[in-house]
Amino acid sequence: MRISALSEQSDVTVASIKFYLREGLLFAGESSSATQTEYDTRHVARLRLIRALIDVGGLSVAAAKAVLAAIDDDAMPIVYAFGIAQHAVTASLASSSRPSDESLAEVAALKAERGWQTFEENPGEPIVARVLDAFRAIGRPDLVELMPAYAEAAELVSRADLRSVVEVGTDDRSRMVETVVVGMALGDGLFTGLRRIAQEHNARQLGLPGSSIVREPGTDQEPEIDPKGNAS
Amino acid sequence: MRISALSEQSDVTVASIKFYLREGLLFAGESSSATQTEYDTRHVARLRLIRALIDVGGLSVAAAKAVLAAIDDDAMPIVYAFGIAQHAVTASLASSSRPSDESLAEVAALKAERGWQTFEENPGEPIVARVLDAFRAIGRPDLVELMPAYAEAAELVSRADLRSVVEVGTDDRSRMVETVVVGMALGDGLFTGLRRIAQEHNARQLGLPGSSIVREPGTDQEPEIDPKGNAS
DNA sequence: TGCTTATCGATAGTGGTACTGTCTAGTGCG
DNA sequence: CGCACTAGACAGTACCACTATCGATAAGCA
Repeated sequence: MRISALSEQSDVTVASIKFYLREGLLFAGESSSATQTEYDTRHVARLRLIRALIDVGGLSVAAAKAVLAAIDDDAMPIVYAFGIAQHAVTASLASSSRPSDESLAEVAALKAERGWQTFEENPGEPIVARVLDAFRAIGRPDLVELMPAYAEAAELVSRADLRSVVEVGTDDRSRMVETVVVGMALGDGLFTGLRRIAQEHNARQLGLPGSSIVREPGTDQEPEIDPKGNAS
Repeated sequence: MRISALSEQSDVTVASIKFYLREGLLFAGESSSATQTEYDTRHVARLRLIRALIDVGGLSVAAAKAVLAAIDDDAMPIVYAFGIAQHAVTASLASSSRPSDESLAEVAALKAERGWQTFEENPGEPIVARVLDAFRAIGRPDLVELMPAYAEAAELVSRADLRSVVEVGTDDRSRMVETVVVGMALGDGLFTGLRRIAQEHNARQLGLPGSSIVREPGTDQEPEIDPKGNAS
């Protein structure tokens, strides 16, 4: 298969394939001559994985690269790969500012309460702490009370994730790693989407003021939310 | 308060304040002369909210603008504001490709099963469907089975969200809207962080192969995940 | 009144990310 | 033989979120 065929099968432009090759996300094909390289189905699968991580999982190219490297490296223990995936998936939320000690202590307290054990470097903790800081900074310290419910939900989800890893069978390392990594990257999107749906449902159940004003299905006068920001 | 004082109190540079003024995220102060504008604590609060949405919530400037406009507009029913926040917070996940009918049908089935009711335009559905598509595209249709557990978690979280809105008291519209919007934007980060922690905990509980190899606390040879992508 | 410092508003420039385009030189195939 | 296709290198683009600079004031102080 030449690059144009690979492009067709993977739905990635030739230019982008070249880009991913350059960036090291996609392994090279077999060069048969100076102007000919053979690609195969592994390249197709890889490109689909790349796109899933980037488009659906929202990873940067650099983060996707790190994650793919973890999948590829047979010598890398699964738990390391796990950490890499966590960092990669989480990178966009890792701002430069340090969370306050107060919030970090609250996270630690929650962990103790739930019996959660992790290493210090778990990227989740500063992220959570910074959210708590933000709640306080905007004058809504009451929102800190959301944390236990979110923690319960997080536990539910993570148990499901781990179950799907174990079901793969512990003999196939690369498949296990892939499951972990993909589950983490795409699971965020899955949860976010479901949360949106559940939120609308529950909001309607509650009959929030204004609910009745919402257009009936069929009236398609939508509140305009232009993602490009030409709002209002 | 002049702009330099505002800058100090909000921890936002003067240049960035000017930028947010230009972009319409921050309302102007009271101009007392051609070179003097008075800002007050409302500007400080607003800047903190802007930063929370952008830094912690990961919104783009344009999305933050739409969300702030929804908070500001007293004539906007809460449920509209809700939809705007959903779109804004979700925009980065809304890729251009359409999800398959198969996946959309699966989402619809889940909704029916759970008794969830929403309007067609809920942005969560295509997001979820696209994740399901991605699972299949990378040859992991088994991961679709994760959805029910995620849905349960989503329901848990959204109920907590709504509870925090109602607790505000239904008389203060702008505060309710703010709660909805902030909860949605920052809640994603909160959940993501907690999920990371829970995942590490559960992975260790399970004793995944490789767990024992992980450095003991104190050994700080970390698996290098350079977010800039110079990995390996 | 003169001088310094701050500010306003406008516009231009920067750095990062993810591609996309162009070019040269070299095949494969009918 | 001719022409579409290809490899590989590198320059260019588009968008985003700032950041820097500038001329024209204007306020505070001596």
